[in-house]
Amino acid sequence: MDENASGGDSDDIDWNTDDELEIASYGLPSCSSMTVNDGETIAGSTEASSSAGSSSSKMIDHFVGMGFSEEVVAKAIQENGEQNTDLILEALLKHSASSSASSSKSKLIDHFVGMGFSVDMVAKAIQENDCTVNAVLVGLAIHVHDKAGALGQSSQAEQHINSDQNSPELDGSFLDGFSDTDSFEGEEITNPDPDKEEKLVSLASMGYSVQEASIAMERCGVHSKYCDSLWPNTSIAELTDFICAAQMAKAADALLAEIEDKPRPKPSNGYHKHKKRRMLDYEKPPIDEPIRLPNPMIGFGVPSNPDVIVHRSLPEAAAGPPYFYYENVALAPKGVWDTISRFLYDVEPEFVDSKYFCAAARKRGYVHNLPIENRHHLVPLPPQNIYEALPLSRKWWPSWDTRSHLNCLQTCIASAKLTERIRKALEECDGEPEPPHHVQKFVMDECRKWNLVWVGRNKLAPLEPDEVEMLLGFPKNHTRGGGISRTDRYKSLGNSFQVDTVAYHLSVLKEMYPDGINVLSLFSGIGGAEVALHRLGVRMKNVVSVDISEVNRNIVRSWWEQTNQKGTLIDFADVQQLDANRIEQMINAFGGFDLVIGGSPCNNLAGSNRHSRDGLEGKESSLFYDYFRILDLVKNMMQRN
DNA sequence: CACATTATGAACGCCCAT
DNA sequence: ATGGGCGTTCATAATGTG
Repeated sequence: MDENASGGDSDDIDWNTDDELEIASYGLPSCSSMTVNDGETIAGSTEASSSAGSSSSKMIDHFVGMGFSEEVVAKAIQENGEQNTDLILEALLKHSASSSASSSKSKLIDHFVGMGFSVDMVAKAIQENDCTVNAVLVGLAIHVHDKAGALGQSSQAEQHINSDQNSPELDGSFLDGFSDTDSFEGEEITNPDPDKEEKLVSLASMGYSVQEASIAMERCGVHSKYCDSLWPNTSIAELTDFICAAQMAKAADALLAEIEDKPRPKPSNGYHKHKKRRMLDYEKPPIDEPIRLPNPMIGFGVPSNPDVIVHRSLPEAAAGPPYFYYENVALAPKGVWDTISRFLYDVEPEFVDSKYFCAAARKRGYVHNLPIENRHHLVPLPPQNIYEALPLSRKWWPSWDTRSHLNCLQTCIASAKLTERIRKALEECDGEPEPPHHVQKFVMDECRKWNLVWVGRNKLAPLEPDEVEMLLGFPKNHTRGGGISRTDRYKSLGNSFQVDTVAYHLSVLKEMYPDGINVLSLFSGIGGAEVALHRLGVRMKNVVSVDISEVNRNIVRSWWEQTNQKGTLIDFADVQQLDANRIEQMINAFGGFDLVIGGSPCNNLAGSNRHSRDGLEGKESSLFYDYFRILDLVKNMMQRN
């Protein structure tokens, strides 16, 4: 609304002045900081192949490697086509599940196989245990453990125990999350605490054999000091929950490492791993309609139209704390947002175009569990259209270029050759009052495609990096200097949040947490979330920031120091470093996270990608599952406290 | 090797006329 | 219903340059 825009409320954060002050005081860092950076180049570990087209024989090998017979695989591929690996897998699973698998069962199998377990093992576990997810998981954990034969010998976890290619899940690294307790000094096997008996009984009463339960608890570390220090009063449900979360984490890791060209499995429709769900839920076929993008794309409301939706009810499993905020491109391939939403506790995505916040479009989906009442926008308001953002270009802007907003700011810019071709074309018809229609069309098409702006007579040019910074809501020179190349500036900026948009959604945190928040920021990039919170005046007590790019981490750290943050910034290079142990450590140290925020890579979702728009299972975009993994770990651990 | 430059469509959703 | 036109898109890979 306009009154908000002009009047502004009691927000005392003046971004520009603030910035100058901050830079002026650079060199007097009063904040503590620390760097945990032991795996800077982990990205290279998943380099190998995966880009090449999936030849039929390669695909057969792939499924044969999963334990299916070649004959069955060939048949399944023939029946379902080579493209749809999900369908093929489904067919294979149905075929292999000995007991006339009900559809819900086969979907369960699908899910667990996707986590890295072998088909045989999953089928067995489902048969032996109840059909509840956690029970199956415990069964699987026990089974894996038995086969590994490593009870009480977790130090061997590093070793590649398994020599059977058909069972990649037996890789020694698979379960080392349970045993990797090096970081906890005083780790020792103590006598069984009095609790243990009780838990054994409970697990047994759930249908597990005493032996199974005992092994599972041992594996989970119920007896250990480590575990006691984590959860002094671990309940059975919590135990199975932990197994589930940690299993998923490790399974994902193992999956990535072992079979990186295998698409990550989607959960079957209607499946959720929440402990409260039961099989009944799975048996209902999904009647959910595919998620549709709103038009206009204003989500639950934007400042100029704030009350589109005043209230929403979140699924119980989604409720915070912790609050979470996930972002990605709105125009993703079909089904991607359905999957994302399904994983993120069935929260409906909020699709917003940043053209309602700044002078450039940016169509994004946000899945979050934040309240949506009483949001407020940042002040000062950023330029709302091209003229305000680039006043100097106005002089050269022809009347037939009717753009008021730029298109999405991307990671690449137009070539000089192109702008030269355009200039030539325009000069051809310089005598006339206006270029002919076909020239206008050509010029405008290229302008929209490359976000060109007028910088002189017949002269068009791509945006400068500092202009992109401004449009996205970052302080000027945010990405400048410190050894970053111009190309990388465009790339980092193009992958970032639009700060004003995100800040609008996060603004509700200010009143909720007057003392500040602890933030887990995944895929932080150049720190869009941190900048948004800072500009909102939300104090950041502890920020754990994860980004694979060193230059990005440097940008965030540099900004953190220059803005005189009082809190602590901890950064990691890779989300893989955040296993259950690390997260537990940090939660204990900080008293939990209040916000888990991040936008996972869009490389394989974005329309601009000509080469590998592979969807959510693509090489980079599948890191979404790490966002979910980590969020779910945090949620489960915090529910215990 | 780091960095800069350049060329390289397809997959959607939407709209509107059949 | 349906099919064609239209507009948009957090990019990758090959090559050049220094």
